[in-house]
Amino acid sequence: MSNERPRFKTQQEAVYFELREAILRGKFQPGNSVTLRGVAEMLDVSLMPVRESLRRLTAERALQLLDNRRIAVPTMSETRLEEIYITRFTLESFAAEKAMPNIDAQAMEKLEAINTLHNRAIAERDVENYIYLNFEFHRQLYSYSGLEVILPLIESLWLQIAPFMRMISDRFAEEGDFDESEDKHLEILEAIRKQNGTRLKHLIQDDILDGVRIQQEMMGWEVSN
Amino acid sequence: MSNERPRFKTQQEAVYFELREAILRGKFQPGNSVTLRGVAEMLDVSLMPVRESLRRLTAERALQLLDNRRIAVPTMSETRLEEIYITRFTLESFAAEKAMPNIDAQAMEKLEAINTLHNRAIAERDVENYIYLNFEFHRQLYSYSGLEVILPLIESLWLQIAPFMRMISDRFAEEGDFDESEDKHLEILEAIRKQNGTRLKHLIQDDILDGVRIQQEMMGWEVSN
DNA sequence: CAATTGAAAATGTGATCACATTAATTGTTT
DNA sequence: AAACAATTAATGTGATCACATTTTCAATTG
Repeated sequence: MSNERPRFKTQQEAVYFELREAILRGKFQPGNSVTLRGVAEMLDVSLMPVRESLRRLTAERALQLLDNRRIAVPTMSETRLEEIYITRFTLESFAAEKAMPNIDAQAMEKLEAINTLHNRAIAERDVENYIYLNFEFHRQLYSYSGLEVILPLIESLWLQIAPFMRMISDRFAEEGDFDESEDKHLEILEAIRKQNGTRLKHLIQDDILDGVRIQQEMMGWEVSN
Repeated sequence: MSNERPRFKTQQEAVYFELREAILRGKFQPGNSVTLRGVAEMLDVSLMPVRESLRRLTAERALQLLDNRRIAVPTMSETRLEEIYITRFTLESFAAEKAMPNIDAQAMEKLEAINTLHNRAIAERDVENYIYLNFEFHRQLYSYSGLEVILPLIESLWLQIAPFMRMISDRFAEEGDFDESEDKHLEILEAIRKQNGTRLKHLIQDDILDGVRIQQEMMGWEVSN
């Protein structure tokens, strides 16, 4: 007999988190459209849970309702990218600052563990995990902030950027210099150890800026200062 | 014969905007629960459009799914209020700055018109319109910013704060000194006329801070600096 | 009279069908 | 062979029913 409780209370919830993770892994391509029956068949559920999940993701701007009623993965524009990153810049550095005092040894270990997996993904040129584990690192870090309003806003921004991020990273990985995109995670961990809030804030900002600059360069767009 | 096109393409959309405005008017009380059939009966539609609308509003944090599966208007806490306002403070002053250069004479007239109605609502102690028209003033102002990512985030914050705002304002109106809560709207309009971005930014920040301070005082909570 | 129990009502979730609108495909014409 | 028209397929929306869970409220018990 199986005593394990289901991970989610409703099918809608299960579908939602499944799709959510898929989006954060960059499995959805910008501009592609998503159909109710397509997802329902893929996840082997009826239309109802899918409808509600997609409505939810649309409200979070992870998906977009076209005027012909179709649901699509939004495409990226120069101004939208800029806007997403200035907001990430602001909200995430704030969240990191708030989180820092609450990070104990155990929390530190978790962060280091995620970072190890992240580095492995980079070494293996595993773009999907590289993107996802980067988000996981930031999410885990910010989770100690206790911020209940800002974190959902941040995650909405991630959902919006992930498909584009994947597109860029794929190109980046092909061109070979993928592992040279050194992130600031090690320095971030060091700043936390020293409980240096100002430095942590700046490192988070740099980490985020590094990301957007690569994307802007790749697209031939104006690069943020 | 009636040639007018329906205002909304789907019933779901109509229900959504109806509920949204009701929330922004403070018609929903914090802690109260909302039922599918209740809303469906009130708006004379079937369950389906209501289900999707509530799912959408829940994703925007305007409503909250309790673990007993009930849907409720979230209650306010001291930390959540603080968090909402620091974010409003940041995002809205940014939006205002971006909007200012795009505000021409016609836009100015629109803002003045809204402000006139807003002032009338204050004079008449019409709390519902007072709250709603305040949001409308800010929305109209920020709409000229062209920001497509940040604006939805701001509106999500409004949806979260409105029920609490209404509760406080009702008390405030009873105590008589309602119209002494002078907002900064006239000064804001003046700063726009002079195209003084720095001053506009600070005025928006003050306007938002004034609001939260009143709420914090009313609740006996620590007042923001 | 307060606490407990029981039945009955209400609620969110999921499944299925119908339908109007849009997209894709086929057939026809020039 | 290309452009257009007609037909067929696919899609999102809405309605209705079933059902498990939760809530409400009255009856019962101590």
